[in-house]
Formats: sequence, structure tokens, C-alpha cells
Amino acid sequence: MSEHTANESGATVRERLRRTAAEVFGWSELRPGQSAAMEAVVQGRDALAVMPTGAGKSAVYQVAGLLLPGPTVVVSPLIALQRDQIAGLLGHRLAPGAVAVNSAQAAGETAAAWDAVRHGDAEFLFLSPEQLAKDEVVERLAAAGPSLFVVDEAQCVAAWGHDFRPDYLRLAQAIQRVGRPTVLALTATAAPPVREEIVRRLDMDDPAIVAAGFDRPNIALEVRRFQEDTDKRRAVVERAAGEPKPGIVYTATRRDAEEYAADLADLGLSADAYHAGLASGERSRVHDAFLAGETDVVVATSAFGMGIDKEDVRFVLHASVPGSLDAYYQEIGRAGRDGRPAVAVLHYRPEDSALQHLFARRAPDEETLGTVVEELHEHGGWLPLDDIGEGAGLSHRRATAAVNLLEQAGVVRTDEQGRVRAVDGTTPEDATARAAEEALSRGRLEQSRLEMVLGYAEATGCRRRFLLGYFGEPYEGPCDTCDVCVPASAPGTVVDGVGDTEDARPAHPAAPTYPAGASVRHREWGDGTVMSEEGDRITVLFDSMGYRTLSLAAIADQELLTTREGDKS
DNA sequence: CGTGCGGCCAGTACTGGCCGCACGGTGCTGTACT
Repeated sequence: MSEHTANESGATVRERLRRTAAEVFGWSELRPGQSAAMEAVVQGRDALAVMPTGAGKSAVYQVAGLLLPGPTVVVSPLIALQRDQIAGLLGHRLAPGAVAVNSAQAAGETAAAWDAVRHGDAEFLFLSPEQLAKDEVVERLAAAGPSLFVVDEAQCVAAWGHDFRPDYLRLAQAIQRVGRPTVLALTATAAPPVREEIVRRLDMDDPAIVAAGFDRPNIALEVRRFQEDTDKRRAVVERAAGEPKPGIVYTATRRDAEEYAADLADLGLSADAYHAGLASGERSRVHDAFLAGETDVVVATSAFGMGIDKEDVRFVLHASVPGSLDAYYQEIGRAGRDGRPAVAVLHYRPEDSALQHLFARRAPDEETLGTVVEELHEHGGWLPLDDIGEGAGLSHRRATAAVNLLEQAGVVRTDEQGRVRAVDGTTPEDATARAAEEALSRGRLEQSRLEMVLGYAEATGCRRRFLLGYFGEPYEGPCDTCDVCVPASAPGTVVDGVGDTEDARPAHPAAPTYPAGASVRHREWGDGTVMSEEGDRITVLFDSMGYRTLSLAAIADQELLTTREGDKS
């Protein structure tokens, strides 16, 4: 970053951003969230922007990247998303070059991309986190001197980094190695603890946090509870058939996706299944047909979603509970982007949460952990990550996941060259035990996230208030567009003066309350932050225990909670 | 943790029920073959 940008006044920066947005991209005005995030990064400050899709997240790095001297690196989880972003950029006549480096393109294309970056012909370089695990890629990038490092879909850091795509948890090291450019993390959905985790994992420095409003008032919220699996299935199919099209049905398993799609097709609807087990050709066909408006319903696992930029989705049904409200809000957020009425219905059977429990609690692979620990202690010095577990035949992914866990447990360190070693004074037994404890604590947090989903499903108060509270947004309610505020028996025919409505609202007791955002301390569970208040219960996010719901009566009786003065940082 | 499927038995000629076991989600990558 040059002196000249660092010394600019906010007003001058705002003006330059405004001009660039207008001249290069043709955007006549910037939204408050967009310009706040742009201003921060142009002035060299890290930023995390939590903005709903459609609020123009990409514009933040597109405009800011142009005002900073070096190239902009954009880490994106899917190659298809990288393509979309590049196509979007190249669509603007005056926009600078944008290239990608990934395994799906020919070697010649990759070589040309690096040339363009080296010669300053490409302002934007798109990469997966896995690319940054390669020394060669890191070295080339470092030589290009990037000024801005963007992590798009940053919720992936928290959601995928721990086991599925462990290179997400090594981005912080990669950022250091390419010269520590300013870091910009972008996501559509992230509850406060997820934001905190993104900031911590990317090692962001006092970031500006820009969070636009979460509420999507045109999406009606509904939960239906079932005892029997067959009743639930019938309800899902009937609902999907009955609602205006197009829509998405989310299932927990690939098999369910296939079965529901077949059931809907039997009713004469154009319905496609979508999941990661399909051939890639079929996946693109389903994806493209849906975007083109040729499909009534896509029935999918969580594989379907990122990159679905479709305005007129009228419903998102869940045939089974998702693993977190973060995932849930992300998925239902694909409905009603045109601002017209849409509906999100969660079909809930308590038994269905078993699968998500399993995913949340999955223990780390102890054998891999043992192998990695042994290797590091035997070697003693700094070891390139890819050499670890090589003899034992561990995949890059498994070895990286184990190293990440050990690093989080504080028994392993990484140097400037991306090599790792055991921290002095730790024994192998110690290392394994602490890593296991770390994994256990993470499992507890994951489980508490699932508990919040069940809390939402069984909420007796306004669902919108519950959801928004989870994302740290105070909301009074009633919303008049959820099944609690407007009972389903009389849709659209709410009569004024119905006695129940008044009674359903929480009383306002004279006793001390715990407003959302208050810092509290529990006798046993330590420090936490109040997330939401519903009726006679509050939900608190504890630093070490995850989410817990407490009854106000029990708190009062046993003097469980004290309010902490001031705020933790 | 819950579900579905294959195997088995019982004991009747087609089906029904029980037991035990395997399986369950998300994508990048590089390499070996056609």
C-alpha cells in the first residue's frame, strides 16, 4: 500500500471509489455496506463483509482491487464460481484482466494466466485454497506482490476447513507467505461465532466488520413437525407440488434426493435430483436447466446452492433438518431474491437430527493423528507439510487436517516457508491428547449449533426473531409472515383482535432481562454472550460450550448468570 | 442414531417377521488409462 492511499481522507477515498464504480462498472451508486468495506481495504485495513447475496459482495473487491496497486487474489471454493466471476468481470468493457489457475484448465492456459499476472495484464487472479498449498503457486504469487487477498464464500473456512477441505485452514499461512496483503473476507451468512472464527483462522488484523441487515421479510417461515416418516414424505411432496414454481427441496441424503425427485416426476412435474454423486455432465445439465427456468423443482443435497443466482425461486423446502442455522439460512436465502413473496418450510422429525449429530460428532482419525505426531517428533526439525505422512501413505488432505488440529491445539507450529514442526517441550502423548481434546471441544460446538436448529424448529415465539437473533440482529416481531405469528390454519385470513396473538407475545417482566449482545458469565460454563430471548428462556453463546438455552426462572433461582461489565475484545 | 437391505427361518406354497450390518455430505487435485 502506498503512502498516498494511506494518507487519504475518507471522503477522498469514497469519491475515488464512487468514480471507479461508475466509470468502469457503470454502477451509479454504492450501497453503504459496499462502500464501507471498500474504504477499509483501500486504506489498508482488513475487512469482513457479511452481505446477503444480491447486495453486491463481488463489487467490493472488484472496485477496491482497481484502486490498489498490485494484483488482487481471490480465493473461491468452486471452479464454477471462479468462471462465473471472471465472466462477470470480462463483461465490463473497461474492466481489467481476470484469470484463474486450477486443475480444470489446460497447462497452456495456466501458463498464460501466470504471464498475465506477472506482466500486470491481469488485475484479478482466482484460485482454490488447494492451489495455495503448493509452494510453486505461493512463490509465483509472492513475486507478483498482491495488494489485496480476498476470501470469497468465507463461511467455507469455518464449515469446510476442519476436515473436508483442510487447506482452508492454511490460508493464513499462505497470506503471510505472499507478503501479507490486506485481507478481505466475504460471506452472505455468518452468525457471530462464525465471523469470529473466520477472523481468527485467517489471522485478520483488527478487521472492519461490515454486516448488512439479515432480514428477508418476503420469505415466509414455517416449520412442520412430524412423528411418522411417511407422513413427512407425503407432506413434502404435496407442498412442492402445490406451491408456485420454481422451487428447491433440500434433503439430507443422495438417496432421498433421488426418491423425492422421482415422486415429483410421477406427479407430472419437471423435477431433477442434484447431488455430488451424479456425473458432472448431469450436474451441469440440472444446474443450467434450473437457471434457464426449464425445471419446476430441483431436489438436492447441500451440494446445490453456491452459484445459484436465480431471482424467482418461490420456495425452499427442507425435507430434513440441516446441520446448523447458518446452513439453513444460506439455503433458504436462495428463495425470493426478486423481493416477491416466497416460502421456506422446514419439515422436522426429531429422529432426522441423528444424521446431523453423527456428522457433528465425528471424531478425528486417531491413526492419522498418531502417524503425523510420530513423524514430527522423530524428525524433530522443520518439515514440509507434504513430506509428513508420505511414507505412511497419508493423503495430503488427511495429513493437513491432522496438522491443522495439532496446530490449533498449540503443539505444532508453521514457519514462513510453510514447514511445520512440533513445539519444543511437547511429548507425542501430550500432543495427541491435546489434539483429541481440541477435536472434542469442536464437536461440542458443532452439536450446540445443531441444538439451535432444533430450538428453531420447536420455537414457540416468532421464528424470524429466533433466526435473526441467532445472527445477532435484534428483532422485535411479530413478523406476520411466520407460522407462529400467523397460524397456518388460517393463512391470509387473519382476523383482527384474535385473543391468542396477544397472549403468545412474551410478557415484559420487571425482573432484570438479558438483552441480545449482553456479556454474561455462567457459574460453570464461563463467559458468554446473550444471543436471543424468547418467552421465559434465553439463549447464550458460551465461549467454551457453544450455544445453551437457559430458563430465566432457573437463572434467578440458582443465581447462575452474572452480567459482565464492559466488553471483551 | 436411524434406516434400509440382505439373509434367514418359519412353515406353507406366498408372505411375514426378525436379526445384524453397512451406510449416511460438501470439491479440489493429479494420475492413469482410453
